[in-house]
Amino acid sequence: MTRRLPARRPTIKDIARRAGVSESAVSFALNGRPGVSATTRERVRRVAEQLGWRPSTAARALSGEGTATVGLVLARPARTLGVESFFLQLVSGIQEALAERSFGLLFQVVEDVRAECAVHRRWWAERRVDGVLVVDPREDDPRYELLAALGLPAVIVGAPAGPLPPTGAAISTLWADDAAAMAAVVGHLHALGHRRITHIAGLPGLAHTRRRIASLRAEADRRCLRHTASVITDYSDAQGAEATHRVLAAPHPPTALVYDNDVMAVAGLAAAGRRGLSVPGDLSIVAWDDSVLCRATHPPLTALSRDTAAFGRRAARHLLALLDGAPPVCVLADPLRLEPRGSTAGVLQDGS
Amino acid sequence: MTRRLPARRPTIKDIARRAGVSESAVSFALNGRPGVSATTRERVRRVAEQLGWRPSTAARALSGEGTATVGLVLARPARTLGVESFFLQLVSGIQEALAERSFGLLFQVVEDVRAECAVHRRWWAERRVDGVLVVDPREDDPRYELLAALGLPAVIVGAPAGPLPPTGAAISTLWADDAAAMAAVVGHLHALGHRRITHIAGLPGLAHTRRRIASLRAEADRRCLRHTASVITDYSDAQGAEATHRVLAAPHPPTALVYDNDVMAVAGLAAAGRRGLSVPGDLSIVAWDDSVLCRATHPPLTALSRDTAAFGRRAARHLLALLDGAPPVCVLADPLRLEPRGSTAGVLQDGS
DNA sequence: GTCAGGAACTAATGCGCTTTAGCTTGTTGG
DNA sequence: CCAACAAGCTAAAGCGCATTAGTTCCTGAC
Repeated sequence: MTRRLPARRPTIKDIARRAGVSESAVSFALNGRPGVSATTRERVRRVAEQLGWRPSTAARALSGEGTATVGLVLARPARTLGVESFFLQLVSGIQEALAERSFGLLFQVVEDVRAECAVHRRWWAERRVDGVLVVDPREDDPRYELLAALGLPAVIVGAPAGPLPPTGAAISTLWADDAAAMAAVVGHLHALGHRRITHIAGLPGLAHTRRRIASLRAEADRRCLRHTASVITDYSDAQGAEATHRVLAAPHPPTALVYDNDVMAVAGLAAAGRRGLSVPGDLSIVAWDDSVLCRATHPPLTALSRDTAAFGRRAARHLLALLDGAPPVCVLADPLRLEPRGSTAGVLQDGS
Repeated sequence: MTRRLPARRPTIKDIARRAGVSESAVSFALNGRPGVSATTRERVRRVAEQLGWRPSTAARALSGEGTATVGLVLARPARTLGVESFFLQLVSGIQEALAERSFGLLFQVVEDVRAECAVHRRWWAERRVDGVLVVDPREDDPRYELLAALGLPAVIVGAPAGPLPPTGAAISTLWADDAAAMAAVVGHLHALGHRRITHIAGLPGLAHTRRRIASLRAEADRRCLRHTASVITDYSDAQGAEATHRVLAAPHPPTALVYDNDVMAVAGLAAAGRRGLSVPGDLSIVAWDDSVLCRATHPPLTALSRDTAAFGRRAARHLLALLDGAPPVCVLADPLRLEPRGSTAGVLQDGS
């Protein structure tokens, strides 16, 4: 049996032998440290390249250099996962930025925040990651304290201005301005003549859910709209449809619905169709977070759109900056744009 | 400034000191090796637990134990990513299985297979992963040879029976029976009276695309359907809609369309609506791969359904088995079930 | 009573890398 | 001509763990 043996990974020792220098000289040469002449450095570099050498992350990590890996945990019940375009897009953007620096992304999906904390703790104890990205910030989020205690650098993605991470910790924040986005939506609907607006909100524990609910109320007050409301769901298509039926069956049903994600908006559109309502003739629909879904329906859905991949890229870059020793920052993400499409139109009359 | 110092990671040295034994004894005790008494073992275990100790993956990897990490690369243009439920579900299942054994999942998205090969090579050189999961097998796939040469254990997910990986390599295969699924779809449509069936296929390079196209042709021949065809797309909603318009504008348009993913099916449904066709009255639609999307439209889409998370779990388990030294296997995944919903119905007449 | 042999443990080595300390040269100032 | 010093290199230690090679002590067999 003459099967080719699996290639052996080249090490710094191989390079040293071939280049005729010591291992330390190789290390200096390849890491841009002083202590070797320019000619030696160049020679070592060539040999390394020729051998296809790459530093072993394990060895690097062991000698205190970090693992060149960052972690991302998604804490969502499996049921509500796997359809929103948001996360895959976000992840795609995140590691586009990471790939530029040859960082890896360690990824895990868990059921809830408790489990997520356990994962962070484990990753830290196993020295698996240099930092983490935290999504879906919550009211009274236990993760900030944990990460601060562990000394694990982090970037919180989509946080509200509210509960700040402990000062002193290496935790940056990239937050989306939900209030401005909600104001834009309400403004759009109000201008079209809508007075009864219902918000089909997502998971109640999430900070941005609370924030959107509060923003709707504030904006409604400002405009003297007295028939607005938010109802809570779990982001699933099932609850999106169910909530739609429920609010449309009420005595004075809304004329416009704002959904907290694209999946529920699509489900809501179908639910409205089943009730014999035409969109946008009888009912206007707005989706929070745009995706091909919103463009694929008939009519296409008016949506709050953003470049989610770019959002992820920015988050990852902030984390890399933290790992490079930059001070933590709290920055505002690009605003969401309201993309008017066929699912919103004016109302002829409304009994507000 | 009295900020609490970040906790220091405990090592086996700490345990050894607290338990009053040598470091080796600790290692033996915690790894279930012989060489320590039951009482000592128990004491060491308690101390370790109390300290929240977990082995450093870096140190473990360095001493030849592997990294307890597997890799997954998605080679899809960013455009076609981020909406199919398939991948997030698959990933969710994969690491549910991995989590049971405290394995990590390293995840990367790249543009094409060439880039994917580079990633595998880099992961191997950096000793980042013990094995990889390979999705979207292709005709003449360069990855099998590469992984075999690197000696990187792998599981190929969704492979056709066709191009087998090199023998001797630690490569398992978990394949889906596309032929049977296509036969079920054609059988369903044929029974409803459809004679003109068009298949809106996905990316041409993928092995399963070729396989589905061939299966449609074979099944059509068997049933003497002379007006079937497959058209190629890139899985995006845009091309799905475009292809739909194109085939429906032809002289003798099909009465049934089979889409290679849920996104295109939804886009196709909308496109049909824009052409004034009613579904299922004028046109029947079947989606390959079910998701909430298919249930959220009006009418809901008849779809080929499977438990994608379970599929991922199985794939991950096969990889773990390989890492444990089990011989490579080639097994058939659970069959796809045809889920008839509102988007398919009988035709009154058809000029076949 | 001695010696083989096993149980229970400790010491030492290596994995691949970074880093500190040390060791040669050659150069320069006095 | 030698001290002082820098440049360019090598030797060695350490990161945390697994593992192999001892070491000690105790038991049982003869």
